[in-house]
Amino acid sequence: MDTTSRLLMLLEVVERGSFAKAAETRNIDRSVISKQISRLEDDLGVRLLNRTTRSFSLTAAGAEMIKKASELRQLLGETVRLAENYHQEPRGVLKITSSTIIGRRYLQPVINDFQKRFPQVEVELRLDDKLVDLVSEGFDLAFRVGEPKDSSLIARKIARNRLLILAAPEFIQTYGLPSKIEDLIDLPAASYSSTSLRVEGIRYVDQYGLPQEQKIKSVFRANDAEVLLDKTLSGTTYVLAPAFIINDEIKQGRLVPLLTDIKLQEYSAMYAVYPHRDLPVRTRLFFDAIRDHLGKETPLWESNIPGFEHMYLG
Amino acid sequence: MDTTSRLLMLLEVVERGSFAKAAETRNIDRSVISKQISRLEDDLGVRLLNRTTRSFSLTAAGAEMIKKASELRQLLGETVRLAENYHQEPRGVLKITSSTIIGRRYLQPVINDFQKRFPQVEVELRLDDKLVDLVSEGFDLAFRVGEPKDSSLIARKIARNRLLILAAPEFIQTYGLPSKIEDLIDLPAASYSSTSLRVEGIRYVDQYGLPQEQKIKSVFRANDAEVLLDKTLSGTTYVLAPAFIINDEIKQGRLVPLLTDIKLQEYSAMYAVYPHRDLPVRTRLFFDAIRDHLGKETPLWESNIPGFEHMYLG
DNA sequence: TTTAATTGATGCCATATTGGCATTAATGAA
DNA sequence: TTCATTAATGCCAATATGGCATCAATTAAA
Repeated sequence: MDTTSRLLMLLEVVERGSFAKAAETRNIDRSVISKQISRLEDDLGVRLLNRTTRSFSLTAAGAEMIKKASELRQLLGETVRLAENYHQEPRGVLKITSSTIIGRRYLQPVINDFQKRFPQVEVELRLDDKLVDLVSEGFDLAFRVGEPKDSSLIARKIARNRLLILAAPEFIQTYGLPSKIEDLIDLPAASYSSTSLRVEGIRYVDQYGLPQEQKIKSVFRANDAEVLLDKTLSGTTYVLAPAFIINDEIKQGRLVPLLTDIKLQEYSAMYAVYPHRDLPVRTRLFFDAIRDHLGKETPLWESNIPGFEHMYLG
Repeated sequence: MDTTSRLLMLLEVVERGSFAKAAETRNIDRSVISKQISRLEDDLGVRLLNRTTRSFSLTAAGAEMIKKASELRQLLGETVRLAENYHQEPRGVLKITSSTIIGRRYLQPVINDFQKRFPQVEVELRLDDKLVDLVSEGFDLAFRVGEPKDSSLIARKIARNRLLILAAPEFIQTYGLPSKIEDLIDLPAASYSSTSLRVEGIRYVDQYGLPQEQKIKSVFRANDAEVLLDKTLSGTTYVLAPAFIINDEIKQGRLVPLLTDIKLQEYSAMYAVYPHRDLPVRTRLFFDAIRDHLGKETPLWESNIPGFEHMYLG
């Protein structure tokens, strides 16, 4: 191991916040980190970290080294990617992250097929419902609902993801079929709620083309769309759900779209996110495979919703 | 050894032109280079060099990698230098190159003193009369007569280096003392001549302030100023010599300045050259030590020439 | 043409480096 | 206080590196 690798190790230690966490993400022993950072300090002749036994802070020199280490990682990444552009056959490790539902339902089938076509490519899939740092964790590709804020990343829209209002037949029997959107105000709703986002109404466009929001009476909140759908299947709530979580519940008649003649606001599409312009062959091919699988015009999941092309358009 | 080091190794191989030469400058076995380059190609998954048994050429991928490797070397260098700026005490290796005469006569005494003051600093001195590539060979500092052309380097004038016309007393006995510069045309001269520079006259400024050149009759040419001086000491030639090669020949009366009332053209000064703005402590200190040793106003060597401040000024 | 010298590749081996385990000391939280 | 967690250290096995000898290919010299 040489100075560059040690600098990258230092960067990882600082990014992760401790020697132990850095060791964990690298799957090596802490002692290795400890020894290599010490060695780096010896080589550079400068103390980089002020250590206590349970934490550390950066010295001035350390802070500068971190910046440089980050530049080095960037440049080294570019270099390796440049080399990868010369591969005719894809190889290497394809590191992907996505939310659990996207990964399980839409990526996994594509991965299975992809690795049959390209056995040389290893795949590492990290399902995580909170965002991860693509750059520092070295991901090639992320799939997310909603455009990411980090403008240093590149996001491409993969498929639209429209909304529906759904209820089970049992719910309709109990509460009657709502005929206009205002009827929803008294009906029990399941709604998405997390630390970052809390849905408290249904946004739609009225007959005059103006954006409106209909308040809802949320009786069940969760930060997992599938859980909300499950709740709705039990007949005790209706739900505002994105199309991409629908399986065959509608085809089987277990869920019914409500108020299909109102016009719902466009919902965040599914995006693919990657950290730099020039993708390695394996990433480009996987990207294409996903787009193929999800469909060009009509997303795959919309085929599970008969007549969806005429719904919620006003 | 990791990818970065291997890329730097590749760069060195390409710059030196062969595995063998790269191995030589690194003082390692050729087999190491061969193995590491192969390893690099495996890791990147790309052939970088088209090899025959006795030479190689870069592939397209190789050429791109070389560029990146060069950027990496630059960035890594900056990083290490940044760390070195935090040293309070100088340490590390000070790599210096100069012409033989400058090194032996003017650097060596300073180095001796410098290493007494800073025992932690190792010094590597390369005496070479032809220019070497500071960047690729990793030199901290070079001392040269004449401003270097490479504008990516930084050059600072260390000391002026005026010219004299010299002859031995024996020469004067034989040929008489020349009273005006035109007299030189018939007198045998020793003159500098190398593949890059051939001195064929003496440039001076006439009474009207106009630049003139007096042709000389060169009977002995060499590409080494000391040899020319030695020849002149034998009494068979006169010579146009830069002041910095004078020892105590004039003080001892073994050489006499001729035609001291003409005005000679300014000659190339001695320059210190370094490859980047922010010098490590050891380099800055050595630089200062050299300037101290050579003198602020009057260069050290001019003290060997009594009355020089009044000579050759017209 | 033959011979000699040089180049990069390869196999083998001694040595140096690395990474894992166990232990220790220090620190902060419960 | 006790307990869990952290980084440092010493020891050992596994791995990687660099040097040597050798080989095959190629070029230059005789």
